[in-house]
Parts: sequence; structure tokens; C-alpha cells
Amino acid sequence: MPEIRHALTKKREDDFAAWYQEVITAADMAEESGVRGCMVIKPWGYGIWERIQRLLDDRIKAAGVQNCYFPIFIPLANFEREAEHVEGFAKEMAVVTHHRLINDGYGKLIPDPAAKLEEPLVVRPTSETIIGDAMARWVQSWRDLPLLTNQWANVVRWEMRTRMFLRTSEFLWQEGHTAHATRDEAESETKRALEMYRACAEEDLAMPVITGEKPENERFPGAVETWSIEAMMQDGKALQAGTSHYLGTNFSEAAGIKYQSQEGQEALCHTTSWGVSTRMIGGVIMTHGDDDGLRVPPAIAPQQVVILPMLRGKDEEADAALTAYCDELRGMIAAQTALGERVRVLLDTRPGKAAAKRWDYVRKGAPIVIEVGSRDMEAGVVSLIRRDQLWNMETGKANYQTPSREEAAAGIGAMLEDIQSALFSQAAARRDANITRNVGSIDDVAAHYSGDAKYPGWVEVQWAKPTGAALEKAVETLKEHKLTIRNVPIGAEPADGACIFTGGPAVERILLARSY
RNA sequence: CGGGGAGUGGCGCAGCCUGGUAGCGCACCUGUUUUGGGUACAGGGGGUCGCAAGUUCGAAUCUUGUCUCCCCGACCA
Repeated sequence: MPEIRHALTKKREDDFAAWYQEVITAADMAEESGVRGCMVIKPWGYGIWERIQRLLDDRIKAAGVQNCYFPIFIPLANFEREAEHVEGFAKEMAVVTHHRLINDGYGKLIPDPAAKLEEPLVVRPTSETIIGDAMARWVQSWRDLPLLTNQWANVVRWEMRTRMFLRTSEFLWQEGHTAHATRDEAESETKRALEMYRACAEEDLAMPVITGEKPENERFPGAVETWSIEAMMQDGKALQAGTSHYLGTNFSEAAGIKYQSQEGQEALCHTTSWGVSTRMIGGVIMTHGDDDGLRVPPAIAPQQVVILPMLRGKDEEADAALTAYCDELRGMIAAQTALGERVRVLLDTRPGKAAAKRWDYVRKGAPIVIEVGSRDMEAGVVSLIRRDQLWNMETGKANYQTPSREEAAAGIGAMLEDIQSALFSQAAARRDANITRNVGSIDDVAAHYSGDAKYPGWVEVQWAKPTGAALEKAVETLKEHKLTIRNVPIGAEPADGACIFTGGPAVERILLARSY
């Protein structure tokens, strides 16, 4: 087997964390900003986020949810109204205390003591409390329900340890907030959002997930139930890629979200909240990336096809003819559809060698790269590479196809759809192969994770769903093995054995994993 | 926030121990060459060494402080 010269210097199997960072740099997605925990998202990375936004926003609106925008600053007092909520977020809030700077007399600017705020403002870590205020104003009658809102925004959580896309101090997300008349309605909205996230992850990001309910200790602060989608990364760790919460009447009580029923009775609303963030991009990297860089699923690729004419820069007439040939190809491809949308195609005529640009787009993970040289033009063909089938294993070189220009254009939609499903299938197969089921005891769990397997994946165990101190003890035990409970998968087999923590009869199955 | 490591042209690094105003590879620019796959050769531009203060005749090199990043932990989308 020939030696393959990969486009990255780091390999996943050698140092997954270093590889992850190299992908972000090599694909030109984002960079450090110099501000603690905050990143600059560059066009390719932001373009992926815009695609996710577009597709998810359509799903949100299709469910009858309307977009709004709420302030970035939230009065401190709002957080004091819900005890668990403030406890959960208090340690990671950025607080604005002054509204003006003055010169300190030594050439430095300092907050003006005379401009101290009466009440500090918190930079939102999440918006339940301020949206709750609005809901309290907007909801009077049963006719105002359900109230279905969403906002696309940035939030700030002062995390101790940050990693690009996975955990940044500031991140971009959407947060849906809904109010309902009954518990049933609110719970079904919680599940609807969860299912929406599953579809978004699996269909748009080609990232298979396990949906399920979080255990009590992993709940969102102030929630009655928290549900999540969990994705398996290539190192076998779990990434919580989205959450949906049933908040009961906790926030309604705090903010006074009440309505008068048809019978004339005053009642508290049942509320929900749900969100996904730029973390999903980290999930895409660790799900689809390979030793040559990122592989972007076509549905969320800013450009699905990149055409690179091999311009010589010597013979203007020849270059113009080649550019025209490529532009016709661009037009033909742009008229095609894939995954229900017009194909996004870029003709890159910037000066520079096509061969060098090819590797730039390989690292970026553009699904299809088409190179066209003068000889291709004469023969009426193009040289096409699928990013998901980059290498010819026999030659160790890039795996070119040379269809005619017309065939290439006509087949582009089907090829993009095939790449989309191939990426999902690969990821799903890897996930399924790395979940070990029916692990019967905590010792077996420990053995599984202390074995030789470099990436031991997840294990499924049964438990008695302990609460309170018993749950804390179970969590402690798991922590010794750096494990966490991911969720109680929806649709799992019923329990039929003993709880690995208590030995008593189990009531359900849970997934354990190391996590991001 | 605790433990460890690191910040030197766009990227990756050497120099620092034994102070004397900066070097390599890639990238970039120019020219020649090559021309179907990450071409080769020659020439060239760009950094005052994270930031601040201190020691010194002199600091990338020593001291102190500070900011940022990476790894391990605690916390979390």
C-alpha cells in the first residue's frame, strides 16, 4: 500500500486534541482573538454556522415559533428570583457595574466611580429570566397560549477552561422559549424541540445522535426535566449537542407568567426552553474530520462544489478560454438542485496555482472539488474529486474522476446527496460499533475503560434511577473513571437486570461515556 | 481556580542556561524554469522577541508583575 501524504501534520490517532485544533486552523474556520475564551469566527466557519442557522430556523418557524430579540443585559435581580437557576449560573456570569470610563491621571482608563450602576447588569448567560418578564406581560388569557418564541443571540458564560467551538466564553446560539397552559402541552413542546434537534443533527449535520432524558444531576438549573441529543466523537467521547428543558412552573412563579383560563381561573404557565449553539460546529469537526482536514456535510457546506481552473498566467487568451469553459460549468452546476436547494458552487479564479488551492479546499472540506485544465477542456471533461473519497488507495494519490463536463454537472446533485448520506452512514456505523451494551457491573465498566482500547466509546448499563444522596454516590463512583451519565435513551430496551450501583432491580437503561 | 507547559515575522520552530540590539523551514513577493497535478532554482520583503516595570553601559536572553494559549483536574452548551 502506497504512502499517503496527508494534508494535515497531526493525526487523529496520535493526538486527537492537537488534531482538532489543527483542523480549525487548516480549514481557516476560526482563530484566537486575544480575549480570554473568545474566538474570531472566520468566513468558512461562520458560513457553516449560517447554513446551520438557515436550516434550523426553517425548522423552528415550521413549528409555529416566532423569532424575537431580547436585551443582552439582564438585571441582576432577575436571577435572584429562581434559586436553583442563580446557583447554577452565579459562578460564571460576566457583570457590568459601570457605564463610563475616566482617565486615572496616569494615562490609564478606569471605570468612573461616579458612574457605578445602581443595579449591576449581567451579560446574559441564557435568557429565561428576561424572556420570562416579557411573557408575564404578553400572557393574560388562555387565548394567548401557547406562546412560542425563539431568539438567535450570543451569550456569555465565564468558563474556567475553553476550547474553540466546544466551550467558549462567548458563543452563538438559538434559544427557544415557550409558555403553555398545561404540563402535557409543555412537555410535548419539549419533546418536539428535541426531535427537531435530532433531525437537524442527523439530516443537516449528518451527525448521528442519541436522544434521551438527562439524569437529575445533569439537569439545567431550574428545570424539571432536561433532554439532550448526544453525539459520539471519533475519540469515543460524548458531546452534548443540544438540550431541551421542561421548566414546569418554576420560572412562571418567579416572573409571574399567569393566564386566566376559560373558566375564569388564574393559573401559572408551564414553560420550556431549548437551545443549540456553535458547539455543533465542534461536533461536525470531530464527527466528520479526517487526517486531511474537515469534511463538511453538503447540507451545511458554504460552498458545495469548488471549480479550480488551472490558469497558466502566461497566455491570456488560453486562460480566458479556460475561464469561460469553467464559467459555463459553474452555470450548469448552479442550475442543479441537491438536498432540496440550488447547488452552491464557487468558481475560484483568484491567481494562484490550482494544485495549491486544491489542498486548501481539501482542508476546508468542500464536498466536491473540480479541477479543469486546458487538456480537460479540449477533451470536454473535468477532473473531479469527492472529499469523502479523497484517496486512490492503489496509487496513494488523489482519486480523480474524469466525467464529461455535462455528466459532471448533471450528476452533481445526486453526488452531493450521496456524500451527505455517506458521511452519516460512516458516523452512525462508528457510533454503533462503539456502544457496548449490557455491561452488568461497575467493575465491568471499570475494566472496559481501563482496557487497551484507545477509544473505548460508550457503555449501556441498567440502573435503579437513584435520587438524592444515592445518585450523588453513583456519580462519584463514575467520576473515578472519568465517566458521566449521558442520558436515558428514548426507545431503549426495557430494564431486565440489576442496577450496577445499588444491586437492586433496575428500572431503565442509561448510557455512560467520557464527555466534552 | 489548583497542577504542568508555552508565548520570537502569516504558520511551525531555534536562540535564552553562559546578556552585546534576531535566525531557520513553510508561506509570501520578483525573475527564470517547469507545465496535468502539493515543480525547481535564484534573488527579495516582512519580526525588536505577548505586555508592563525593574536590574544593567547594554535585555529576546536575568527579576517581578500581568495578559493570552495548550494539557491534566474542578465547572459547564
